[in-house]
Amino acid sequence: MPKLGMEPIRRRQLIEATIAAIQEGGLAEATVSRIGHRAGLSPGIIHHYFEDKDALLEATMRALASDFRLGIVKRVARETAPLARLGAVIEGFLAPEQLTPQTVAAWLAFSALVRSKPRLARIQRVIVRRLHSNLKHELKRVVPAAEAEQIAEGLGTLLDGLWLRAATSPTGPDPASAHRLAFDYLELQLARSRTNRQV
Amino acid sequence: MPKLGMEPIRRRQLIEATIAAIQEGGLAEATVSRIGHRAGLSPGIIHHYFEDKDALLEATMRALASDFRLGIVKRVARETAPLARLGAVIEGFLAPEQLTPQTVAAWLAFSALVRSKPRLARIQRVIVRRLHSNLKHELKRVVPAAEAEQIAEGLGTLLDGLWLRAATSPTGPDPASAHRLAFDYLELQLARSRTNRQV
Amino acid sequence: MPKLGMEPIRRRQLIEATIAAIQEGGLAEATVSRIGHRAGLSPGIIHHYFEDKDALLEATMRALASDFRLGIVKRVARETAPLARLGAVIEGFLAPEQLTPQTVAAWLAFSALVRSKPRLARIQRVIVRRLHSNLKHELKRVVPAAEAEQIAEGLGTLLDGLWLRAATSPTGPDPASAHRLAFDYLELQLARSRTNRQV
Amino acid sequence: MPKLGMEPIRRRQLIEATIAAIQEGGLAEATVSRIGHRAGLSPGIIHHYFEDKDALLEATMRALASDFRLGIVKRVARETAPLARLGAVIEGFLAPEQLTPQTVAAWLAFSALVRSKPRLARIQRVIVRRLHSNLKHELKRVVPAAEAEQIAEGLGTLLDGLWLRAATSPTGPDPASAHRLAFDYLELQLARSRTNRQV
DNA sequence: GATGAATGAGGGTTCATTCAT
DNA sequence: TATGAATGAACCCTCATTCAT
Repeated sequence: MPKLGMEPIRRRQLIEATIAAIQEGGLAEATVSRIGHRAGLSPGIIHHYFEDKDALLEATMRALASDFRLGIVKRVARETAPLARLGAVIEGFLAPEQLTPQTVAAWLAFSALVRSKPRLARIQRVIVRRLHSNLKHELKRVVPAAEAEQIAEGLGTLLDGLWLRAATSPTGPDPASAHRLAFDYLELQLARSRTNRQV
Repeated sequence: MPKLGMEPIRRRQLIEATIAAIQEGGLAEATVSRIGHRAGLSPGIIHHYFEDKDALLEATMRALASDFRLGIVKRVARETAPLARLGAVIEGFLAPEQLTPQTVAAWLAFSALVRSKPRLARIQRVIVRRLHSNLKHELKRVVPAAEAEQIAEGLGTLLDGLWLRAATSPTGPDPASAHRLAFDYLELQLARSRTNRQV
Repeated sequence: MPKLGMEPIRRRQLIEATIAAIQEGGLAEATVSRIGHRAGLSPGIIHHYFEDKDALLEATMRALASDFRLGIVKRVARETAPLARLGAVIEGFLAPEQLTPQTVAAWLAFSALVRSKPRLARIQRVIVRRLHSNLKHELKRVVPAAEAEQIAEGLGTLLDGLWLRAATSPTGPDPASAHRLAFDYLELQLARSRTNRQV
Repeated sequence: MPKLGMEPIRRRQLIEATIAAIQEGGLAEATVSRIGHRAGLSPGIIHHYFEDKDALLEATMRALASDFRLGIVKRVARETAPLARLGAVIEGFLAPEQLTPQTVAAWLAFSALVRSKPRLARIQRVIVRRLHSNLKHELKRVVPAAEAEQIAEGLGTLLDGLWLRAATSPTGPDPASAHRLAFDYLELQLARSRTNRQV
């Protein structure tokens, strides 16, 4: 009998090699050959575990999305107070272990690819929507629904901007200042909301 | 008898064909051949006007950056009051003629490329820096320097987020709601600044 | 504890899977992997029972030739009269169970391969020669040797033509009309031979 | 301006290189690379003149069919008497310049391919049908229609058999004996037809 | 005996680039 | 100035074959 149970191991190896390869030279140089080499395997093996190169890219994007989501979910689960949970979403989004150069580079590359690959677009849409509904859900517990919707949109957009800057900054991500900016925005919005209601 | 003055015309044609090609199929399908065809020219022509494909891409990114900058500068020049000029920067950034699907797709593709092409990185860095200094310069005329710095960073980040969402949204850019979000942020920040100073 | 007596069973399984695979997609798509799958076995198994793919192909062609020959021999053995035995050769050659789409497709594929594979050429040569000597042997009992030689050649060629048409016809083999054509040829030749001798 | 009018020249070169490559090593070794090399060109050029390798193969089969047909048509055109024209068809079919080892090997390879490539099947069907209608047309001028149909079928089949033997014979085609066999068949059939009518 | 993981050569194809015209 | 023929490297992918289990 051959080595059994290699599939999940190899798939994960190849996905991680893909992310690393993208970070090193961009999507254009993340060739099947180089990904295989980086995983310590031969080029041909990729088609043993993935139907296509496209399938590998899709699995990679899905893994990125899933890891990212998990990082947030775990933090949120530790809190109970609405505001603390809201903060956990932001902190999870901007946590240094989420914004690694590799992750951020790969995700940016996929974002550009999304326009021409509908299957990737779906993955991206799902994750954006989930972030929005997370934010909105927690906000609704502290502000009226209409405002929650608006604040969630603004905050989500700001987080996207922070992420984009992390991705394209030559010095890499700066979690501390990102953190400050996001919380400042949240506080401003909440303060105004309170004022409105007091009047 | 060589036709005189063709160079700038051809260069512009090719740059525009490049942008269009990127929008249609992503950077991966923006081949020299397709770009030439789209410009109504032969594949070989590119190397008459550009040293190689990278040079064409660089020129394209530079053109995008320059057009973008011009769109803002023109609006700002029409205003004199600091707040109006600030608004003009935001409006220029988010103006529908700036956020065309073509422009936005091309710029996103270049953003992903930037990590592996230092020459493109420089172009991007310049434009980000200019936006920041524009915002800061106008803000300094209405709020103290320290606050101006922070507000400029926040506003710049939010604009980036709005742009990114425009670039990756399946329904395309939504200038109206982007506009509202940006101005709301600006007003909140300015209001707080005023409050601080009144105390 | 090795299973005993598996070898002939497995070899036959693989040979039949090869024939089926060739019929389905031509020789080009009859890969080791697909043949194994069709036999309900793994891709690697082929090299347990055959030295390499060429050996499997050779065994397959040999099996086809042998089955084909057996089909004729059995029919001939049932007859004693020279003419009846001659008819049995023809009938055996054109019998529906010989001209199955699978058989015919595989044999045609091998015929094309023969030019570049000397070992296959030998197998083919043997079977053609045997058919010829079968026909000639029976003919010699009813016509003079010189005529037997010529008629055997003509009849053999006609049978080849019938077989080729069966192999390449889009509607598949038509044994009935093939049968008629072959016997008509034989009768014409025998009639002339009789006439010659009467003079 | 580049070299003009190369297309028909190159296409013919590549088609002939394809035929030669098939003869040398069979279809399996007639790779794009080897075909290109044999034509004194680079591998990439094939896709300049043909969409696909399949398109090249199709063009090659079409060229073989067309050359073959032309060889017959020219001979027939020189004759006026029905029997002479009939003889010209046979002679054209079996002419040494038609039955070259290259031609015959390539056509056999295509015949095997036909089962899995519908587009090639069409080409083959057309040429078989044309031969049949040629034979029938001339025969109708010397024998009744019903007999013409049958004789044409028999003669066509015999010619196919002769061709197949030429293709698979280790010593190559033997036009002289092929010629004799075919004319003998024709004469036998015509003689019988005459006898029938005299009765 | 049998598996399927793994290899690496070679397949068809695409593409940036060069060059004669 | 502009063409498109031509190149050759590199891409993704398939495949016969090997091998640890």
